Amino acid sequence: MAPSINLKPTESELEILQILWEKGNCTVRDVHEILEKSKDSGYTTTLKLMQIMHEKGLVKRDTSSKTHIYTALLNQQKTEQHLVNKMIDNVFNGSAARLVMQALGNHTASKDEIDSIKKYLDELSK
Amino acid sequence: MAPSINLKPTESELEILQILWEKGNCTVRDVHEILEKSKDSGYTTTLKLMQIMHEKGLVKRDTSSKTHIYTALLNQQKTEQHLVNKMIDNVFNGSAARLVMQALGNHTASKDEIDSIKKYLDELSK
DNA sequence: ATTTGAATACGAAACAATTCGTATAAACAA
DNA sequence: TTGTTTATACGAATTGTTTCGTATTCAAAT
Repeated sequence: MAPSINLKPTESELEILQILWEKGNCTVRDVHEILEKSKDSGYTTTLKLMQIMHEKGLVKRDTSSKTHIYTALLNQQKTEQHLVNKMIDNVFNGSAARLVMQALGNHTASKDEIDSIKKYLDELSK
Repeated sequence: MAPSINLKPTESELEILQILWEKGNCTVRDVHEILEKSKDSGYTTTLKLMQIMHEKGLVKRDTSSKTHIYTALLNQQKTEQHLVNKMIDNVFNGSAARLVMQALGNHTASKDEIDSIKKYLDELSK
């Protein structure tokens, strides 16, 4: 079995992971330039966070050149699953259905979204 | 408009709110006895948490007798909605559909659950 | 060669959440 | 009335997260 690391990134760590998942490989500057758009912390803050994430084993990095290249080690799918399951347990008393309805109730899902979910449900109940 | 309080309880606070939402009115001991089953922190910890929640305005309390009675002030529905929306934005890039599928994918929803979700979707798409 | 710019390392402050110990007061039973 | 139990209050230690300042190193341009 994989030496499963702690699947519970902090909020800041999750923001960084999102970027790494989308972009693949990033320098600290790459990540920071994206983060800057939505929050205003300094460059060394982003650096420190990514260094800590490296210590924790959430990311790996290539240090062969001066500018390090970071890559996510946490699996996106598994992490999402873990977060969702936690929410189902903690907030919706174990009922996935309750979470789904809450999610669809307000966050105005488009007709397309609803249709694709229906299709998905049909697959599931086969 | 209601003087909307900070809709972002901590994890421990959420555990306590769950209990208050279900039971209605509780003493600290009521809450603590339930919490004890799933975690092993002391009575004064629970007490302190509930006192802090009171300071923050998450709960109110009746202090007319020696043993105080606590009641949730945060609205369950709104809090759930807020948490789900945050997750959709932070984890699923704004796609409610992605969250729904993730939720149903693993957490083995029962056939009944799936059916009730379908029914709900039919209502929605009307 | 020297300066300048951009990178990492690292300590530590600032903040927030959780935990508990101890003091004290009230209720109750012996 | 006196001791025991059961509350609350509250300070403070602990732990975790985020933030930044400063030192240092490396590379590239002058």
